[in-house]
This record gives sequence, structure tokens and C-alpha cells, in this order.
Amino acid sequence: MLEKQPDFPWRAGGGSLNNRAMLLFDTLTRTERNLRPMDGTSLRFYCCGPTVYGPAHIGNFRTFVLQDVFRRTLETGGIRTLHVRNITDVDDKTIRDSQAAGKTLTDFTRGWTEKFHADCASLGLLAPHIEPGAVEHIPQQIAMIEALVGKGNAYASDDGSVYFRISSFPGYGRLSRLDERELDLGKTQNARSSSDEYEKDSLSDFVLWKGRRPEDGENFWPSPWGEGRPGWHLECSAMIQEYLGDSFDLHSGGVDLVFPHHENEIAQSQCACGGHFAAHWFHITHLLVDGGKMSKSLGNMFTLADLTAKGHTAMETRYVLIGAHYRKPLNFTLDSLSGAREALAKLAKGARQLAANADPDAVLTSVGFGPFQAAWDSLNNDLNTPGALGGLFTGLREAAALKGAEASAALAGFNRVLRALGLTLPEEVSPLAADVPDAIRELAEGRWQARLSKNWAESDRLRDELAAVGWQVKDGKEDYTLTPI
RNA sequence: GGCGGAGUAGCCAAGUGGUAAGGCAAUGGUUUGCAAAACCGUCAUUCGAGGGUUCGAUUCCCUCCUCCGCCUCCA
Repeated sequence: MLEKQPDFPWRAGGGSLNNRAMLLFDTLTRTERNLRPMDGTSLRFYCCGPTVYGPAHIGNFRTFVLQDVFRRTLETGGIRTLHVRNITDVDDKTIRDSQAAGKTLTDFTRGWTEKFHADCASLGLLAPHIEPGAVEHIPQQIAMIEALVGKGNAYASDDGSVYFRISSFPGYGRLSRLDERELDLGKTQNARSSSDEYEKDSLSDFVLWKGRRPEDGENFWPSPWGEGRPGWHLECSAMIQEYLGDSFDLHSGGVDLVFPHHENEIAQSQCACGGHFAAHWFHITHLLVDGGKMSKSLGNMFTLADLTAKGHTAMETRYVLIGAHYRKPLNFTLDSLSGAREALAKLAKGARQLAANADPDAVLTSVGFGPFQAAWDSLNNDLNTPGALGGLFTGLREAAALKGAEASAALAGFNRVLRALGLTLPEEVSPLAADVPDAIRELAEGRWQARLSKNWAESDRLRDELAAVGWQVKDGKEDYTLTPI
């Protein structure tokens, strides 16, 4: 929490959009704290990215979407960001599944990375400024392990693996409150579970470098401890060191990463690099599906492609994902997805009405949020996205009476909040647009003519026929529109 | 078992020590040849259950019930 507010020269002239800093809950201190760039220039943050061994599911995307809203809110408020999100392209699962697919690890992970990027684009996620991959940063990882070994925080075992010695780092467990969790870390010298395939001094010590094993196939790299591959926790620490240094503003991920992943990152990075590592921890809670855990066996593990196949757009999915506060479980249902379509249409309509009342010349010069101030405040108050959505609807109701410059200012505020939420609204369906098939157009035109001549039977028949092939007709006074169902 | 989180109308979901945002669905009316769409309305005396503190609690405290996450390289 910096006392002095840095001067942000890139802010819109004439006033600050953001008259108070963004307040965000911090997992480590369990308090809401103001966010200010520690270097006074840009807010630098790291997000744990996907492991690219299959399509990401909507639970993964809840995290990425919320991180995107976080970044957009900062930027809308005039704060520059530096967003780093990694790609985990080497681990047990990527190796196992690439072999099953008969592909090289590189080819395999590249395919899933491309799929991930496509999904991100559909969901309106801003690309991170830097997106490092684990494999291309193995030298940095080896260097960090060497530093840890040199300082006595890590040790090599007989099989060529290297482990972090938890007992060497007194701060271990602060993030996840290990001391309150009855875990006897570091004193199980002989207790070694059968699944513990590598040799380590303490059951709780975690691996930094994994010695080469036959099932790794071609996937190994040389190191001072022999051939092998990096451990998962270390990948992130090394890439953070490379791009953000010893100390940076914020680290984010899903709640499941608090322990052990983020706990281990802290231990590795603070021991190897000094510095305080992340100043703020931002964790997003899991989503539930139909009130329970998402799982393949229950058939409720949805990917974006699954939802698209059911006729839902990515933007509708995004709307649902930001429909609950990030620290509460979100109960995802297909019904709520259908509701999102109506809600987005309602926002789009409100925006069109506001634009119709606005003075176009005033839009460019207006600053602030007008009737949408409450929505903006919600976003800056611990990223309350559902509160912001509610504020959009109530703001629209207030703004309906505005004309000219006032409507313009309101529209600008609306658009700022919308941009922060990362929502794009559906275009009004053009009645006889080019993408309406000729056959459909003929049916609709035939119905309209029948209707004009009061041939209700024929008109209704054609209406049913259109509905059967997926088109809904909406009649106006002098014309009609078509909407794909 | 330990730690953390959640239970708010049919569904999704904000919020507050002072009497419950918003969206979807539903429903009444206007309109319509009938629908749809559109427009104007209605829709939680109540916030898992029971105690306690308080002038007053859904909001604070205690107990209980239910659900979820982590404690195994899952966002």
C-alpha cells in the first residue's frame, strides 16, 4: 500500500477516471489492499497459465477471464500493466499424452497451445504481453536450481533428481497456513509412501529437477545433475525471475494452486533470488457445475467447443463466468447460459437507445462514468463483477431519460465499464442481411405477402416452416426481422 | 480428521448493524389476425436451522445441518 499516488501522465486529460485505487483481496494477508504499481510505472503481474495437454475447460477459463477483467479494469482506470502468463509445455501429462498421440512433445503442445489461444480470442481475452514456455527456459531453471543447491536449500539425490529442502526455509507455509493444518512437514525421515518414486530426505520436500526415466522417452535435457527435466513449481519461479525480477506486484491463479504450487514458488524464489517475490496474491475460486464438482465421469466437464456445439456463443460463456464474485463458488448451469443471451441482448438494446439519444460529437470528449459510476466502483471494490453487471442495467434505466451531451457522457461511461468487463454486445440482426440464406429469405418473403393478403393459414404455415429450419420471424408494423434460433 | 470457503426467491447472483441490487424464468396489461418481438407492470415481511448480543441482525457471536475446495504435479 503506497501512501503517495504516483503521477500517471497517460491518464485522460482533465481528470482521473479512477479517483481511488483498485481494492483487491490479498490471499497472503487476508485483507483487501490497494493496488499501485510498485515501480510507479506499470503494474507487473504473473498468472499461472495452462498445461497444454488437452482443451481447457470452462473452469480453467473462469480463472483466465477474471484475470482479464482484472487487467482491463486497471487499464481502464489509467494504470499500465505488464501481464505475464506462462505455458506449461513439459510435465507428466504432456509427456504421457504426447507419447500416446504418437507426436513429439513440441508438436503435441504446440497444437494445444494454438487451440488455447483460439479459445482465448473467442472469449475476448487480451493476450498477455509476455507468454513464456517452460521448455524454452530450461537454462534459467537450471541456473536457479544451481543457486539453491549452492545456498544449501536444495540437494541432489542418487537418481539424479534435485529436491528443495523445506526445513531450510522458515517462511514455508505462510501463504497456505500450513502451521494450522497439522501437517508434519520435514520430520518423516523414513516414512515414504509407495507412490513416492523419487528419493528424498523428507516426504514433504518437493522436486526441482527430475532425473531421466525410461518413460520420459526423448524428453530430457542435460544438467549438472545428469539428464532429466524440470519440476513444475520451478518453471514458474524461473520465468518470473526472468521477466519480472525478484519482486513484482501480483501473482494470480486458481485457488487450488495456493498449496503446494504457490507455496513452493515462494520458497524457491525467495531463497534463490532474495526479494519478496509477489506483493499481492489474487486467487480465483473454482466453479461448480449443477452444484457439484466438474468431472468427466459426470459428463459436465465443458470446454468452449462443447458449449459452442450446444449453440452458445463464447461471449455468453464469458457473461456467465463473470456473473459471480471471484471469491465465491460459481454454479455454472446451461440455463444460466441461455439467460446470458437475453441479458446481453438487453444490454445491446439499451446501448443502442442511448446512442440514438446521444450527441455524437460529445462522445469523444466526455470523461467519467455518469449513471454507470456505481458499476465502475463495483469493479474497483475487490473486482465485484456481478455488482458491475447489475450497475450496468440500473444505469441504463437511469440513462434512458438523458439526451444530447448527457446521453453521450453516459454512453462513454457505459462503454468504459463494458470494455473493463471485456464484453462485446451482439449486433442487431439485420432483417435481410447477406448472411440470411436465399431459401430462408424466400420463405419469409412468401409469408409476409401471405400475411399482407390476410391469408393467415398460409402465413402461419410458413412461420412454422421457418421455425423448423431454425429461423424466428419478428413482425414489425411495416416490415419484419429474422433471427437464427 | 485438519485448514479454507459457501448456503439469499423457480434458476443465476449482489449487498448491508436499520429493514433485501441486477439478470433469467414466470405472470398481468398494451399491442398483435393469433403468436413472437416490443412497451408498461407484478414477482423474497425474508436471506440453511436454532440460540445469543443489540433499540434493531440477513449482516456480529455460539451450536448444528448441508455443499464445495485444498491437504496427491487440478484453474
